[in-house]
Amino acid sequence: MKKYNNEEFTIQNLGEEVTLYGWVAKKRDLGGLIFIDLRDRSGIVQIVINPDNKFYNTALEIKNEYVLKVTGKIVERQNKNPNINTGEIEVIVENLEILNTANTLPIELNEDNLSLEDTRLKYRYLDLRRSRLQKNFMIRHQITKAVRNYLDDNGFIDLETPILTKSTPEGARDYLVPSRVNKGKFYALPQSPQIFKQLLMVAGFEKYYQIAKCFRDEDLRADRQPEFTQIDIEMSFAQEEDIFSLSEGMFKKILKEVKGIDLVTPFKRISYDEAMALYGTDKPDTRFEMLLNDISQVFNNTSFQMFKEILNNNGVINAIVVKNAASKYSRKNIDELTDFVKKYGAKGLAWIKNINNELSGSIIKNLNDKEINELKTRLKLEENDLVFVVADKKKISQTALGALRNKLARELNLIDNNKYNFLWVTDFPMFEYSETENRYMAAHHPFTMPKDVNSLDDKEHCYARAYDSVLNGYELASGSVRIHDKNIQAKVFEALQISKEEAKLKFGFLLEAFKYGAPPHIGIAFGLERLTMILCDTDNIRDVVTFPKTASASCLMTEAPSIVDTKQLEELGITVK
RNA sequence: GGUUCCGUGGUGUAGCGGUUAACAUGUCUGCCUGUCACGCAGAAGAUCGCGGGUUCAAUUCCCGUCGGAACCGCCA
Repeated sequence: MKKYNNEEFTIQNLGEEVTLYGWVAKKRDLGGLIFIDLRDRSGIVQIVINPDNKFYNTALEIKNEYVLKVTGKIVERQNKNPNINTGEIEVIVENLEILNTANTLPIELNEDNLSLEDTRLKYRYLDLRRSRLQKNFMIRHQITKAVRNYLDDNGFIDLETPILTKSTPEGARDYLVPSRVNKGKFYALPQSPQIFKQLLMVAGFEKYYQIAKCFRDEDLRADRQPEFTQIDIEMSFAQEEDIFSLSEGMFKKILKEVKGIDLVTPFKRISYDEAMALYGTDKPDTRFEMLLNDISQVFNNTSFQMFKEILNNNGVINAIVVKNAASKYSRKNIDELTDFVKKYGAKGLAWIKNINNELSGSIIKNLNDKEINELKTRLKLEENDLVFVVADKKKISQTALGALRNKLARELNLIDNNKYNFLWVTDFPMFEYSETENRYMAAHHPFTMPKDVNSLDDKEHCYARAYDSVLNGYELASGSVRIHDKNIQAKVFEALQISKEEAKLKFGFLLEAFKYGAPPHIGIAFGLERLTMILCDTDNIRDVVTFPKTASASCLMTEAPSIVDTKQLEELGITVK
């Protein structure tokens, strides 16, 4: 068995006889002396073959990515390389064995001459040789290890739940698996172990966790794959405070072990409504300011027709102030930003520049002196400040400016990448109106405990005992107090316009279970990939998934999904159009 | 479902209505005993994603298609 990590050798190991295994990262043949950078998962160490070495001719044949077994002695280098960890030493070869040859690679492993992503995905097993990716997966491993140890220390037990399960509507599209034994029937892959973990509470396990694969047949994004991993937690006889402190302890441990950072706990908390009002999103990035400011009141009696109409139609006017940026944004830049906010449904983007204490911009000519002065004091405008204003329906005004806020912060380099700003977002709304379904749906899921059972009828103002964990603008986790009372559950189904028959058909087993002494319980689920992405400092989820799918949910390496044998389809009783 | 961007030797890029299709890197050959992105000299390597159209002429312009990427919708 391989005993050593190549990168661990230092000047302390001088004179040691070692046997190394690895890949040829680089061969430098000086016409007599041959140097080879031998790479393993830890890094590289330089090995040296002299012309008088009996393996010199073997060494001449060696090419990049050959697999070698090398025995030799660690010596101090004549010329040291301060740029690499093993730069003070090298290994003089005494025995050299080529374990395997390698064709020229179809992709570059060199970090600063990267191949394009589709080529890299086709040869994923080669791309994974890159140290950057190797490090990412070491971090992913460290995270799950810390999670398991921490939860085990806190009395949680790791239980597995089925992958072949029942389709759960009211949520993402399911991946379906046809049943051969029961023709015409389908399993679904779990979108989350939600119902099962609640049933494990009914079963009396009290504290459950699972690092669970989840599947959702929805379109992909840079931070979203069709299969992903949740750190899934559920506990009985506990309240929000217990979940918060448990999670905070977990992150304290993860950040300490992975990054050596001491996190300050407890994390800040903010209500959903406040997050929307101040940040224009339910997952605020609190590493920078530039908060939203509702300036509707300034225009209570405005003669500016457009603002007047919007305010009369229940709309709002929000603004953000970009400090010291007026000179940085030209008309053309602002036009681009206008297109950007339009993606979020905003009809337009108004702007104001404060230069020489004089306001100018797209809407100024429509405003009177009083309004201008009120804007100045209310927004605390200083020299060279740039203001963006979105007047629209409340949600659009908030989300458009929230997205703009993030974009501007990135462009202006306002974000400190060394910060890890955790945040709890609490008091989520119970319901969300779905334009496609034309009805109110559960904002979290239909098993979420409402704050007040009596407010279920007032859909717009009914809040849930649901919370999110947010880190640096990413939604890391969602959780809630669950309903354990069958009567409350029935009321919630009713509020969601899920009939008794439908509820029985879809969740009958859960409702049945609640009849037999279901304990009060609460839970949360963290997105492992999102967390890993942030700790690996990447915004591409493919960097933390070993064999990821493309944006069209295919695997370029295996070419999945693929056509199957007609015989297989016949067995399943399926015809494909 | 929609919007935008991309597709040129093995790899990464440049380029252009008529080119010997350029550069870097890799590969191959020769030289080179302290390199570390080794160096030097030379060589090979491209149906410019695919199909159609416009044109005297298309890698270049247009349409379609396939593949990739980002975003909106979607993601209880």
